[in-house]
Amino acid sequence: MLDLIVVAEGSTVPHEAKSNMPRTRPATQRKRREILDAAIDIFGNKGYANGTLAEIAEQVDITHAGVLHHFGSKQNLLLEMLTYRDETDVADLDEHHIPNGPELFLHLVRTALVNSRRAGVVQVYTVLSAESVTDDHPARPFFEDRYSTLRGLVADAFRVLCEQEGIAEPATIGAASASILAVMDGLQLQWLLHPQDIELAETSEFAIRAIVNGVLHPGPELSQYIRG
Amino acid sequence: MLDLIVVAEGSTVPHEAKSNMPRTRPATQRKRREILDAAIDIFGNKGYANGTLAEIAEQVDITHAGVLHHFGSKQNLLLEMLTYRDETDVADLDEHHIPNGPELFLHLVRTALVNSRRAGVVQVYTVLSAESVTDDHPARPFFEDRYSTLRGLVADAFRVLCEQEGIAEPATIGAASASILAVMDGLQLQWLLHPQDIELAETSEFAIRAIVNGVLHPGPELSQYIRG
DNA sequence: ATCAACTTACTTACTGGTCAGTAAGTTGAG
DNA sequence: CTCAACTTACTGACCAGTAAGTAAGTTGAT
Repeated sequence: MLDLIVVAEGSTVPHEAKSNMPRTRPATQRKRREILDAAIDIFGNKGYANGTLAEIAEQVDITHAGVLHHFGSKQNLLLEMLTYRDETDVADLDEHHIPNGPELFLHLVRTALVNSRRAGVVQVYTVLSAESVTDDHPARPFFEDRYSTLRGLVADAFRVLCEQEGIAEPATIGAASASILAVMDGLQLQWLLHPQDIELAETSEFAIRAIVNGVLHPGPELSQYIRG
Repeated sequence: MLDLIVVAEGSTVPHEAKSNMPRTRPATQRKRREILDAAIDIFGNKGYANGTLAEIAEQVDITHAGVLHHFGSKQNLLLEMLTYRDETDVADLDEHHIPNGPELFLHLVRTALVNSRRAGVVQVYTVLSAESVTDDHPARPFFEDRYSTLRGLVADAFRVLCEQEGIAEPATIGAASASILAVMDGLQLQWLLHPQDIELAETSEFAIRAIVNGVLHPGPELSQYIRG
């Protein structure tokens, strides 16, 4: 989604595969990945509450009890799936770090372009991030950490950009960082509802540009446009 | 949420209370409203898939069968709840129409301020709009209509504003309209996850202002900030 | 005004279905 | 031989919807 590296390190995922331990064979790891891919598909298309272990199991030709053998519980499968997605995104990156200067903004636009070719992944994050605000949702800590981390990342990029442009750091950096993430999320939702009305990458670029320029060169207040 | 008047007029809601018909007594309408309020609470806090009729019924001291007596099915309750929310928002408005000029942008900021005092309502829309993109979700047509209508409304405001400012309508109006709704939605999500980190109204104002100015006075492209 | 005929607003009880998780057994690779 | 990777079979819980009954309210003819 946002090719995030640092995420939820101190999360509650049991993650049995520590260092030593029962030394799983390669076919097992392959199966686990198959299951995680199926989970992305099912949870993305049906949500966590409505997606079932049986559907996930069917996609990889085992029974739902087989899935539980690997992941212990539905909740743990969800959590492992979320970190798995972030990890594979990172693996796809040429450089194994996110650009930290103003290039981050272009990276975000490129991410929007990539996302416009993988509706499934977008749908997982859209559905689950919203679902996570419901009572005691298991993915809530994941998304809390995720947004905190990402806002910090974007804010850092803003600080570098401001210094580069010789501008004193405005008080709007925090708002702008949240807004950039917000507009990307919101556009994804509208794009999922109206794929042919919304141009995800193009619109994201417009919005990010507007917000970046809004930090560097604020422009008139909204109230100035009222009447003449 | 956005104090929307025109919404889903041609929807599939049965809406038994037509003109003549069985003449419901006042206590009944009161009970129906109680149930709808409870549905907002439950569906908002648990989602549609995870919220149950029994929980809703319990809040109004009847059984789940009593709820079904009034609304026929869980799905129909959801649909009636969604239009009910919009209707009561409209009733709260002084004027029974949404400002259609550039005042719309200030109205959106005011809406964000109002929303920051009613997390429950915000949560219903956040959770359900995202959930609606899942397979065959009953609320999907509602949100499709909603976003189409709102984007059109915002685009109209942009056109009025451009004429007022003596600017030829830029090609970015469509992107900006979607972006404004997107940033409001996305900020609501982050605010629900981190109520004390996000200042909903203030941040919404910053973002809307940036996007409006981005239409009127585009400013540098993002790529111009790379290197020096 | 009264009361029978009818309707509305429920309840209780049940059905059929789904689902996560468990326990015990089977199989096949190392 | 052993243990991981399953399966089969089951449990208990939950849930939307239905059916049948009841009590209270409404209506209309007398």
